[in-house]
Amino acid sequence: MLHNLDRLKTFYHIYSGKSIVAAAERLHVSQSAVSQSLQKLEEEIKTPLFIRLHKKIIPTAAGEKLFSIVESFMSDLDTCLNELEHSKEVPSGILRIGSPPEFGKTYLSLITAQFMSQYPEVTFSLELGHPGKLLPMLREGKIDFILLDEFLAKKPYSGNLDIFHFMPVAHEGIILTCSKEYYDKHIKDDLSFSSLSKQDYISYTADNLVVNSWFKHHFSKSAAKFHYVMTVNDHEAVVAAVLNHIGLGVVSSHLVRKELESGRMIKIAAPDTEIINTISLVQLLDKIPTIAEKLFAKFLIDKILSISDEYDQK
Amino acid sequence: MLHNLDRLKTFYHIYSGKSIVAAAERLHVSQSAVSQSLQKLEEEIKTPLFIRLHKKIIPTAAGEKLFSIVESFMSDLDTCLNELEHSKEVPSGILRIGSPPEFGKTYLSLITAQFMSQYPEVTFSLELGHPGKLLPMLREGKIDFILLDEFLAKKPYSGNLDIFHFMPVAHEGIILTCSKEYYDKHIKDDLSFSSLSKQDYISYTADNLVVNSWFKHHFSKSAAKFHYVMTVNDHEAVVAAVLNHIGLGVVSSHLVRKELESGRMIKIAAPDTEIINTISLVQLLDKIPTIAEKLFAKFLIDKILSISDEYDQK
DNA sequence: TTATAGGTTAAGCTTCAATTATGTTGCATA
DNA sequence: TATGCAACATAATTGAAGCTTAACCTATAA
Repeated sequence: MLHNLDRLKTFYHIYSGKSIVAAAERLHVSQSAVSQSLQKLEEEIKTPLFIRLHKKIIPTAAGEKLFSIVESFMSDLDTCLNELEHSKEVPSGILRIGSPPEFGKTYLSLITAQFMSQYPEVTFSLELGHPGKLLPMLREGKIDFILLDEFLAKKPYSGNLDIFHFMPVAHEGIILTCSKEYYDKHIKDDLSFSSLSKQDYISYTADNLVVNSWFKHHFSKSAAKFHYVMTVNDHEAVVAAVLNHIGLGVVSSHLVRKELESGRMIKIAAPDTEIINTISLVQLLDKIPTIAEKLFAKFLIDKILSISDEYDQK
Repeated sequence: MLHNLDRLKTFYHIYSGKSIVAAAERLHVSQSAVSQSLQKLEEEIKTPLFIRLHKKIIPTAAGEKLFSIVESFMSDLDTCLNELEHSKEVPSGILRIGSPPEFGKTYLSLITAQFMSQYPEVTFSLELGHPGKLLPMLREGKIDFILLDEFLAKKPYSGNLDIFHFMPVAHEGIILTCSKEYYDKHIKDDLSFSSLSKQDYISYTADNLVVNSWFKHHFSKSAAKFHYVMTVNDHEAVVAAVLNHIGLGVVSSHLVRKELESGRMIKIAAPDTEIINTISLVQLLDKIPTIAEKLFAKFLIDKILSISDEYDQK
């Protein structure tokens, strides 16, 4: 491999103008410097690149060959640098976003579509999954940013959270619910710890995390073991199971707003305030965001706020 | 355009190993040097190329894009340099040869064919023409070397001959001839200056050069004006015209050897020794010849010698 | 013959890249 | 919870490499 690539730039200009003087002017150095640089390049590759005639230099076959390579590289490099420059003003490229599945399915596809119509040079790559999967991907640069359910997160991530930047973008109530039928049959208004901890549960995650968290928040303690009648890796499936009277489930309140209003589902009244789950936009602290990333983050927050407003107006 | 191409080499190695330490080892410099070099590159293009994580660096989109360009260039450059290296041992490439038309038609195509069968990576580009055309082309690097009729040359070339290197490769007699019929009818053994200068002449070149030269060589003087009955830009056509009794012509003796032996053509006996025309291989003095050029020059001389020997044995 | 245009060569200087040494930080191990 | 370490960053120093100046060379034009 060549020892000094920089001399190729000099060579490029010499060839382009078929003159050392011309190259010196374009490079803003003395003609002597160009002459020396060319000599060193020729020494390095042990091949003459020009034949020296009086007041004229003529490329050799080797010179021609080398130039064809250097020229295409210089032009590629130039367009590449221009594109980089351009993408600082006009958002472009792929935005790789991680999101909880339920959020990705409902809101994100809508929001990205709106964003793309405004910034057509941006495309998206969505990665739906849970924090334990998404945070490491974010950390390894495979994703630009993620939307993260703080309530469900953090615990399963073993690393250092200081390298991330969390920006809350939405809040949702986390409630324990069951169907009206189940409530009347098994709970009968007994909302004590001992009553509730003996019920059947539907769990959203394979571990006890969600239900445990609900109990810890409201009773400052949790049962050693709950009776899980179903475990399913899908938020909507939990809602469906609850509606089928299988048991109790911890869900986002906005996902079951209609069911609660219609009375088909009952919210278990808790001893104190509702758990508020924060959905945050998480980015790598050390990563300088691109213009596309910045704009989309802003766009996302605006959209989520307007969606919340719509709900509130109903 | 980028200020310093050399840093791209460092970037290339950093990216390849996804590590600054690894790049430092491959480049035989300190880790610090690589780190600084990368920072300067990033400053220069005002774009981060890697995101720095603990014990890890991860290319950004810009880094990916830049690498794809640099990588293909590095590989192109590598194969180019290898080919240059290879072509120092194995002759290859195009040999651009200039030659007088008669020599090119008769010998050169034969010799090049033999050379190519021995060195299959060499190809040829022949330029047939006269010194006034070929010498400037040689001088401007459009031709690698030329074969040149010294007898016909030099005069029409206005430039400095010191930049060329002449190597004689063949000698031929230059004689004044006419047909037996013409001789008997018009010359009748009167070989005096006054007799000969009044004859009809066939000229090989548009100017008087050849016939003038013959007279100057043999009589130390030349006629003010010869009577040219035909001027033709082809040596063989001169021979044909002579055989058709049109007049006298100056030709190479070996081209009419058979005709002289058979008596169909007469060589005008000159007052002193025959003009010897030297065919030389001419190269640019300042041009370092490639291996292909060296070998072909040697090959050419050997072949011409062996062809001369064949004639001599007859 | 002189002038000049394009290139080369040589010597000194200046710059900038490499080194050394030290700092930082998250991870692994004890 | 320390402790070591692995990968990278930062700062100050040093020296090699490239630039400049100035003189030289030489073919062509004036």
